[in-house]
Order: sequence, then C-alpha cells, then structure tokens
Amino acid sequence: MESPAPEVAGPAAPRRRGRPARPVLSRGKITTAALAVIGRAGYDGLTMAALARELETAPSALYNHVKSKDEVLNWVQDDVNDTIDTTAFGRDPWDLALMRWAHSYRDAFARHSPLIPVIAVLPITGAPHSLAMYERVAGGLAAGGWPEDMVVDVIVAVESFVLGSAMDVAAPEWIFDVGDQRDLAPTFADAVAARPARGPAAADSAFSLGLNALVAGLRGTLAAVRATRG
Amino acid sequence: MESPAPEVAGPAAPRRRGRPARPVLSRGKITTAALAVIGRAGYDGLTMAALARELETAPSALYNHVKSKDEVLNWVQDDVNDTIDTTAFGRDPWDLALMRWAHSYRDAFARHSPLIPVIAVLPITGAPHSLAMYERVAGGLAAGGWPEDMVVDVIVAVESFVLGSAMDVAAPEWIFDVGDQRDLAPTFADAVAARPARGPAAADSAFSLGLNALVAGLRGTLAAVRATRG
DNA sequence: GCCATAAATGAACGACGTTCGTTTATTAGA
DNA sequence: TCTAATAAACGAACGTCGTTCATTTATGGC
Repeated sequence: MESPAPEVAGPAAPRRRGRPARPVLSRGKITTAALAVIGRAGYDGLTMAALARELETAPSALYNHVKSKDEVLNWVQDDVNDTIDTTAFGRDPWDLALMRWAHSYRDAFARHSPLIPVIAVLPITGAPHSLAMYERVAGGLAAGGWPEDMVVDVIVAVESFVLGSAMDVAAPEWIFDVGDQRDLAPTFADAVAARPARGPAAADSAFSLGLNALVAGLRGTLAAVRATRG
Repeated sequence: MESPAPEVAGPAAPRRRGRPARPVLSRGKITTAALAVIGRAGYDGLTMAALARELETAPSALYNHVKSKDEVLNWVQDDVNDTIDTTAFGRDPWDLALMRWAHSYRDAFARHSPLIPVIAVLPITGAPHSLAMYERVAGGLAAGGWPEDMVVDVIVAVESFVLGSAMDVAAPEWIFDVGDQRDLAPTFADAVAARPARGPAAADSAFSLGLNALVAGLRGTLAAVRATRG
C-alpha cells in the first residue's frame, strides 16, 4: 500500500539491455511477481504481459527464464502447496492430522481455485514443496499403522475430496437456485431451501460433513485391514 | 466412420443466405455437433470455428443462437449429466444407490474432465437434465431417512469427491514419479512403489477406497443423527 | 405486396501466448 | 589486453481464438 517515491513524470528511462551484472530474473522472483499479480488482478489478470510489467521487462524476455506460462503456474502451485499445514503429522494421531491437513489444503486452494485443474494432473517432478508435503503425510499415515501399499490411495482419496471441495467454494451462492422450474424438482428445491447455511458457510458445512464421514470411514477401513492382515 | 457421398471437387456451392424455411441451428443440433467435435478432436479441438465447420456455417452465425462458447459448454455438460445413472435411487437402499450414482458420475466426467472446472461453478438454471438428476438423488436420500436439511450437504460432499476423483483419472501415470529426488521423500517414494496398481487401475483403487469410506462414514452419521433427533 | 425479422456473411478487432532476429553487456580464456 | 562465447533483453511479428459489426438476404404475417 505504501507508494514508492513518486517518479518524475516523463518517458521512462530506457531500460538497460544486455547481460546484467547479476541475473534479474529467477524462479523465485518470477513466482513472487506472479503471486503479486494474482493478488491484485486475479488469475484472469495473470498474463505474460502483466507478469512482465510487474518485473519491468518485456514479455519476450520472460522466455529466457521460463518455458511456458504453464511452468509459471506450476511454480505458483508449488508455492501455494508450501503454505499447507502438515505440522500435525507426527504430533497428533493420523486421523486428526489428516483432518487438519485437509482443512488447510482446502483453504489454500479455495483461494487459488484456477490452479486446481492444473495441479490435479501435474507431475511431482520439479515441485519440491509439494513433494515435501507428500512425504510428511505419507510418514504420518505409515506411523499411524497404515500398510505401505495403501498409503498413496488414502492420500489420493482425501486429496480428491479436498480439491473437489475447494472448487465448490468458488461456486456462486445461488448455484442451486431452481428458478422458475421448481415444479420439476420439488424435493430438491425444498432441500435447498431447508439448508441452514448460505454461501461460503454452506460450502464449509458440506465439507465438514464429508470430511468427518470420510475419515471415520477410513478409521473403519484401517481397523478391518489390520484385523485381516494380522 | 461412413463417408458421405464424395462431393464433386470444386468450389463449395455458395451456401444459402437469409432466413431459411426452418431454423437450421438449435440448442440440440449445436450440442450434438459440439459432442461430435469433442469426440473427434478433444476439448482442445472444440473451437467456435471447428463447431461452425461441423454445422456448415460461419463462426459468426453461431452467435445468433448461442450467447458464448461458455454457453455451449453448459449445454454439453447438461447432456453429459443426462448419461449419469440414477436408476438405483428408489430401488436400492440409499447407500447402495449413492455408490452406483457416484461411480456412474465419475465415469462420465472422467471422459469429459475439461468440463469439471466449468460445472463445479455452474448454476442449475437452464440445465434441466442436471436438475432432474439432483431431484432423483434428493428423493432417494430423503426416502432413505436423511433429514431434509442435510440432503444437499450430502449431495455436495459426494459430488466434490466424485469430481475430484474424475480429475485424478486424467492424471498421467507417472504423476507421482519422484525422479532423482528420491532422497527428499523416501517414505513417499516407497509407498508409491508399493502401490499394487498402475495407471487408471490405480485411480480406480483410490476412488473405491475413498467412496467406500465416505459412504460408510455417512451411514454412521445418519445413524447418529437419527438417534439424536429421535 | 409490403415489411419486420430471423438468419447468415465476411471482415475486422482485441487478447493472448509464443517465436524470431537482433543487439548489448558481461565474463572467461588466450 | 584482446577476443569469443554467452546470458539477457528487446521490439516486431505471428497464429489462434472468441467475439462484434455492418450489411445482405430470404421468409412469413399482415
């Protein structure tokens, strides 16, 4: 919010060309700038031109440091993943830790929902923070007694629910408004009307219901598996 | 696959202009054409130009019948929703029916994953098939004993898991390949290696695990709620 | 037979991501 | 100290795509 020293009006000083003493652009700086643009203008506002403006370069100059816009998004995603809280693993029981993780995960991507389709399909390679997150979760599950060959399935299942729920947060409040076709779906319309919460609170309520059920079910699964396998 | 009567080479007969006897374009025809293009060229291939070509008109002519490309996607989504199997509701117990529905839902959108970000945020209005689907699900849950004010939350929770899982199907097989950073995540890497299934089968396995757990948890939730509320 | 209107047309626009040829400054090596 | 390689930046241009616009044309109701 603090405005920088007001520059004297006039044609911008012609920016220097050629190899600079120290690299001006780097993965870190580009990612930070991208997050700044996103914060100011949203994901629609994140264009290569806007990103270049933020970094005070030309769009084409970016391509000396980035393969594609998609790569920028990958970097941003890895940064967002780094904000997810995994500290409960190794401290709390696996089921509690899983719920904390899921909540934090959903919150992070509710604020970055346009990333969801990108990340759901994105390989781990080159995303160190994401990898670290998975490592902590896998460690917590293994310590909680989950067989090694089920750990990834548990992670994927919870992650799927989390990402689906994060998309739901972005939905407009009136997404279930039946409009003038109430007669076509009376039961559903009544159920929508009977819903206690509205807007984001409604999404929270569905998320909590689902997460509680999912984790409770997983507790049962683990107990059954351990009984069977000895 | 059947090729139409091979047209005589030469400049295409100049297409008629002006008001035709009967409307050539309609929601139904446009949706069908869009699905044809998607089937042939995928979602990347679905451009307004390609759609117009399929319908043998000019791209600009489409805009007399469609507000935007987004509207076309909405129509396609409603058509896909119509393929989802809800027949188990009213026949099987609610929990079984819910699982059948979820499986069918996931399969449908695994084949149409680019639609997922669109639909997750899409109002019901103007999507009659989607509305009909929700009506059947809501009816089945209510008949199964779910309190009216919880029905929508259950639907949203299951739907979130389903859509998240559908995105997972589109992920490449090597999404969890750690590459050369195995030392950064040994536990996770071992868990990935220990996973019995690969590729689509792995996604299926995670989906089944999660869905079983989720529905089992919901059974417990319903029992608890009914005990509390009398 | 007139006329409002639905429909179609091609040209053009405005973004946007990306590529290319070129220029410039720096650094390492001879 | 001179030179060659290189990193970095630049502006112009390209191709694609969604969308708009002014115009033209046939149809059906009055």
